[in-house]
Amino acid sequence: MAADKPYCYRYPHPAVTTDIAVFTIRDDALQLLLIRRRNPPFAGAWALPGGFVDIDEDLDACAARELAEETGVVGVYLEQLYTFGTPGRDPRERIISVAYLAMAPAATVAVQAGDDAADAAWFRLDALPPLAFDHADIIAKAHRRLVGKLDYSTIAFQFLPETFTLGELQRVYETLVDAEIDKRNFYRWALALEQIEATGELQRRGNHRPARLYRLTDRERVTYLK
Amino acid sequence: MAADKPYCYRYPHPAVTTDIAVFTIRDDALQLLLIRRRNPPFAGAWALPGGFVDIDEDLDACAARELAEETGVVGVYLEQLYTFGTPGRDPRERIISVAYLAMAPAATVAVQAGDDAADAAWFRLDALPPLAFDHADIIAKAHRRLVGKLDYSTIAFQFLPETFTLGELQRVYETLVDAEIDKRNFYRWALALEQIEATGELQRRGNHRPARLYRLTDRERVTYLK
DNA sequence: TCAAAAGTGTTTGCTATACACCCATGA
DNA sequence: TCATGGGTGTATAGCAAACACTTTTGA
Repeated sequence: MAADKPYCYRYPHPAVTTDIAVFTIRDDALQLLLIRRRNPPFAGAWALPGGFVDIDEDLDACAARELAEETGVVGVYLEQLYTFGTPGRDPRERIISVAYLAMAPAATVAVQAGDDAADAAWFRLDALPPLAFDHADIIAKAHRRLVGKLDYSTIAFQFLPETFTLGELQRVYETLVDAEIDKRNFYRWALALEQIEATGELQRRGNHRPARLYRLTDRERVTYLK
Repeated sequence: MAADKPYCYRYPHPAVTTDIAVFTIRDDALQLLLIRRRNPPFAGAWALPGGFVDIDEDLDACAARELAEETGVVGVYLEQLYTFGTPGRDPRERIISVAYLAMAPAATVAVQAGDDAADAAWFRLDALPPLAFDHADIIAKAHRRLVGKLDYSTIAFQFLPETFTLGELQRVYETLVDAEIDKRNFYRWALALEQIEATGELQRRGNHRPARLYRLTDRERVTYLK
């Protein structure tokens, strides 16, 4: 048994990683969190945060841990997206990656470099840098899933902080579908969902009438509509 | 290096498998294809068909291969479902399983035992035997996905053979939603999808008026509606 | 001629859309 | 008082649901 390779198996085993596509909405644009790789392969290139699954670690836990370690982002909604396993997608060895989709509220500024990441930053989805591995494919799939779930789930609510106004919610949807939405129809739709409730508080911000604040009746959960 | 464990790594690696939940509709009931395990663990128990991913094999290819080897079922629609990786889900070692959802036309009788399967058989979903591993969880998730995609995709069309009648299509939907559907509304809906076209042939079967045969305009594809 | 499934339209209610004005605030 | 975004109702069109009888065939 070679001293530097102490873990031996009867058949070849792939390595397994998680990669996380974290979206947010800032400056009325859909943005994605990327890290700059510190180590080869693709050292210096931008990539999704992620890393190897510990041998006794659940997949969801791995995604949350890697995201926290590499970017400082914690407590966001994570859902498993798809598993990418084409042979050759990583030049080192066979690596199968379980990709996750995540949404962070706009106020999530806590982006910091970690051990494996030389840097971490938000990029507009329409202006991404060249990406390592097959991460462009993962991002494309994540974006399709996000848009696809918009009108039959409450997934977009995960972009909002604890409390929010209906105007803020509408701006999230308008950014995601890249179109203007009628305010009265949208308010009626949002309230009819029975997924949000008024806090009773008002948000006083700017030279205009204060807005009612709402919260999700069940944060943590993404519910399916209709 | 131990002779019986020639594949060594610097860090522990999990094994990766695929498991396939193949549904069909027979005798007006939703049924699932299971194999009886020939080897431990759970030797003699029923389980989903599936097995280890070869080191240079794509995940989709592995699912198709394992399904063919263990049950003889080939050429069915397969889509990746979810990846199950809870530590301890397999007593042998850490095994991460990429689960697939598949639909087979009712005429798919080509069920045969294979190398790793002592037997293979269809079971009604409401009368499944005790299952190995966490396969009951996988099946539950597969069933939810199937039902969830019914009304915004053409996934249910994959239960039908090359050509079919509108009555057969309706019976598929009625079985899946476990409710009666109005024939006139259903026919109108099905034709308005623009996913099927009349072949011009008639199906003459039984003491009643012959039914027009239809085919999918694009077999192979599951399209998203609306 | 009988039994069995195929095939066919219209009415009704509901949901989605289009659309414009007043309100409360800070500067 | 003005600029800014918050808040509200109604009319219309398009889609979904309810509903029953005639047609064609084989036995």
